[in-house]
Amino acid sequence: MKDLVSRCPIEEVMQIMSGRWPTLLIYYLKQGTKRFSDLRRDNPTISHKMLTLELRKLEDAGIVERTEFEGYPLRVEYDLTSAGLKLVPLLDALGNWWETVEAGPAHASTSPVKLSQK
Amino acid sequence: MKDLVSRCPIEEVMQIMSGRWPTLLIYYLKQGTKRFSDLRRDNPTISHKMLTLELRKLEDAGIVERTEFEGYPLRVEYDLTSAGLKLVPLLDALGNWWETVEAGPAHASTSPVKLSQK
DNA sequence: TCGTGGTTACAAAAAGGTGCGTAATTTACT
DNA sequence: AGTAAATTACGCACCTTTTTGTAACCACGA
Repeated sequence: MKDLVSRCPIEEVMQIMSGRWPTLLIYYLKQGTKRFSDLRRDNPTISHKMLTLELRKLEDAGIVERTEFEGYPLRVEYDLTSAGLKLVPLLDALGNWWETVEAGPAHASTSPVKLSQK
Repeated sequence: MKDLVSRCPIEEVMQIMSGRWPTLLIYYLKQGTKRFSDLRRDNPTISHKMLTLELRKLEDAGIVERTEFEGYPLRVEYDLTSAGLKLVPLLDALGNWWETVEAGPAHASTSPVKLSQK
């Protein structure tokens, strides 16, 4: 029973993008149209339950579009929506930022206890 | 036993920023130096255990700086690092993006089943 | 005794994995 | 010809794992 609408848009985004899968799925969908089984192959450690749940969430968020084709061994295609495409560079920016942090100055893991005095 | 180092920086960022608290804490720390109890007041629904865990995580990530002052009723101050400050506009960009998605065209919740045929 | 900023142990809740069932048709085997 | 098996994208139930909450405890000095 989480409040679906929070006061802050950033919280709402994080509610959707949190966890290991959303960014990964977006990464693979960025490569083009994917089917359910393609996405499972792309990321073999996700379970089908998780994949359906995460895809549904991204669909509800308007990031992913689901297209179901009538038929026999039922076919479903997943794509990024235009909104989803616009999200990609923002995630890339986060990744780039993180690389500068990692490389950044004095990631002092030497002193387990930090003490300062003013 | 999660691999702490993934291949992709975006995954690594998400590992840190996932969940409700990191963005919220950054939001409040953006306002300036905060003490532990300030942050609890800012966000009364976080438990003190979660607050310590999340602060520790952000500190380890180099986003937050913890300054401990010797003394009596022990005082600790938390600030965003320069890296943390640089993160803020990126999160804002995500928030802005999300607002355009919400407001965006045809969030069709009318048709529960979508069918297409090519 | 209270307030500060914690830690630890235990309990509850949430997230996630596994395996089975389903549809409707093609292909494979006998 | 008749039967069986495979395919695809799930839903559902059950169970395990992970995360989070709760409460108690710690030190120190006012």
